[in-house]
Amino acid sequence: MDEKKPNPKSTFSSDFSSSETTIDSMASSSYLIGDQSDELLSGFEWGGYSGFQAFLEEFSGQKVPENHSWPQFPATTKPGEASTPNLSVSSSSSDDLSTKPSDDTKPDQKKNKEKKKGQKRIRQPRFAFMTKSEVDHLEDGYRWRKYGQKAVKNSPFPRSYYRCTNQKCTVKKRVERSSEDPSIVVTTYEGQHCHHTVSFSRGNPGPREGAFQEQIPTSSSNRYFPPMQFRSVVPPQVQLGQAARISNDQSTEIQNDEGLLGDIVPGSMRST
DNA sequence: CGGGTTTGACCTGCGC
DNA sequence: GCGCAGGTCAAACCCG
Repeated sequence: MDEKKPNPKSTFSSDFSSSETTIDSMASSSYLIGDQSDELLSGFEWGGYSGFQAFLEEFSGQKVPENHSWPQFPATTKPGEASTPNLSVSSSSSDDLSTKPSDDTKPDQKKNKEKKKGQKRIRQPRFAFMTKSEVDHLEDGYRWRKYGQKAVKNSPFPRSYYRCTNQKCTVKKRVERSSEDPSIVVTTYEGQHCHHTVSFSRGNPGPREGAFQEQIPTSSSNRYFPPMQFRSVVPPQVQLGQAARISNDQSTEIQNDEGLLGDIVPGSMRST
């Protein structure tokens, strides 16, 4: 309804790239790593922070050492004893994601869904960014289809729900504006793309596909591909407090002295 | 005509 | 158990 197919590139010029962008500065930005899922969806490999590492490298221009020991993800950590208390966890109370009953039930399941009892819903990893942007839906190289919009409590701005248009890709994302700073867009990714950039279903190659693919690290065969757009749009001055606020009640555990990345960014990379 | 968006209804989990 | 809020569905609509 509002803006359609904006081009944030023009909006976000080289301001950020010209500023000092280090992983340290990123640590004082606010994006969340949500991954307290009880179990990872099989077929997806999120462990090792590959996604976030890719993002870090893209964003900061610095390389994360291959032998860097990331904190363990819940894939190897039992629920309830996460080894990374510094990480901001973004988990909602009503995730359903890939295990929707509607996936393989009858068309009229809506009326009489028979949920398998005792079967916990699987949560997918989450990856949230706070981006200073005038446009809500940032171009990130993937094609998204909006499937819902909801008014959010305590926020004058609605939350939009998007799915990757690639049929084999289960990635979703939520986009909402911060109620505290309307100029900040909170984008939460769920899941992991199983493809590179856009898969155009209408034979439309899209204007950016080639460019994006060029930017994708060649070694990232099985990575989560972070939105390239963000590396030029995420300002380092975004406040931590807001990140804490959007990350549920568990946020009380985060944001200690070292910030969000204190646990996952090697000290050697944190230029001081 | 096909794909994307809008939007009200419905479902589900959680707190009280 | 009830109400609330978040999340999803799907029909109607829009647009290229």
